[in-house]
Amino acid sequence: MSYSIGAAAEAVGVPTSTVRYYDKEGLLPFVKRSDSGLRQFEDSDVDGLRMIECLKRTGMSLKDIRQFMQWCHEGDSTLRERRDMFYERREAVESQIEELRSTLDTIEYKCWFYDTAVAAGTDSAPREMVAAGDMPPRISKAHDRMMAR
Amino acid sequence: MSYSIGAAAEAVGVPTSTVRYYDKEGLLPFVKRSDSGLRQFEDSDVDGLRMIECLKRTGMSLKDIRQFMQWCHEGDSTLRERRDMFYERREAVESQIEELRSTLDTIEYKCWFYDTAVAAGTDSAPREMVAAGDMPPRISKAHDRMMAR
DNA sequence: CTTGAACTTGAAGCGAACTTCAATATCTTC
DNA sequence: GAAGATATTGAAGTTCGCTTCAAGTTCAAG
Repeated sequence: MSYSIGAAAEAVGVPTSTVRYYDKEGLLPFVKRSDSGLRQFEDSDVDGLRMIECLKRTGMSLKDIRQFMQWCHEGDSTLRERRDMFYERREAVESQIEELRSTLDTIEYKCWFYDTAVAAGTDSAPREMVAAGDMPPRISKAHDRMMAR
Repeated sequence: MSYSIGAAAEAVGVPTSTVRYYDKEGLLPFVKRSDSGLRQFEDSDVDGLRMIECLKRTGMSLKDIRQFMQWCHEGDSTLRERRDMFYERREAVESQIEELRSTLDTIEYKCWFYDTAVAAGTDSAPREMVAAGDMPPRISKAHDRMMAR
């Protein structure tokens, strides 16, 4: 059988307004309609919706996701483009993880900084320790890319 | 000495228009002006700008970053709030990394899927292997949260 | 057959984060 | 002191990804 837009949206965890918006933007070229004009989502269409959400999490724009969905719709002649796209996505996600890791180092430095400041009642305390090079080792490597606020 | 807006912006790697926008939005309450009205960035102000960029990378909104910058401006009475904020940010970044990791699993499944499809000239090939449970082990765990496109 | 929930469309509205524009002022260098 | 780069402001414009609205249609239950 097939899902209504409401059921498909709920299965994926997005509002129906969003699903209609994606359809209007050409991200769902595969979704069929009933005789009376209602959208009918097959299981594979629900999976397509899930794929859209996945690609969004990789930081892809709706415009680029539309390109991919239309490649899917065109069939086997676009397999290479789709493969290349996933290789690019892998690169992109890996560097996002790397960037977040480095951001996390900075945040952890700040956690230490403010723990120390709160304990002393003033941020002069951690500031002086930093000036004296007196920081936990875990923290001091993050201090290289560091700041005063 | 002090930096012009152009020098400060270049040091941090953002356009001057962005720095002016942040100032207008109250994210730079500490930046002083010369007698003639030009902004004068001290080293600590440039660090403040860098901190804004860092917090943005953690997914924080400008509105919340403004709150933090104003706490900084208010001095030691807001140390606890600032510490708590960084603890929250740490949590947030850790879960973003987790989510990206899981997204990466899905993307890697798709890389395998399309490698197999391109080699065979059709996506029926990987589809059938999936149906038969015939996937590399690294890949099959990602297949649990999987899709058809 | 009626009622109410869920669906349809197009158009307008929204919030976030900037960018661009225009008109003017200041700074730096020759 | 003239030129040219850089700065100032407020206001308007842009992009993205939705959400909301209004007016109407269709479906499902009793």
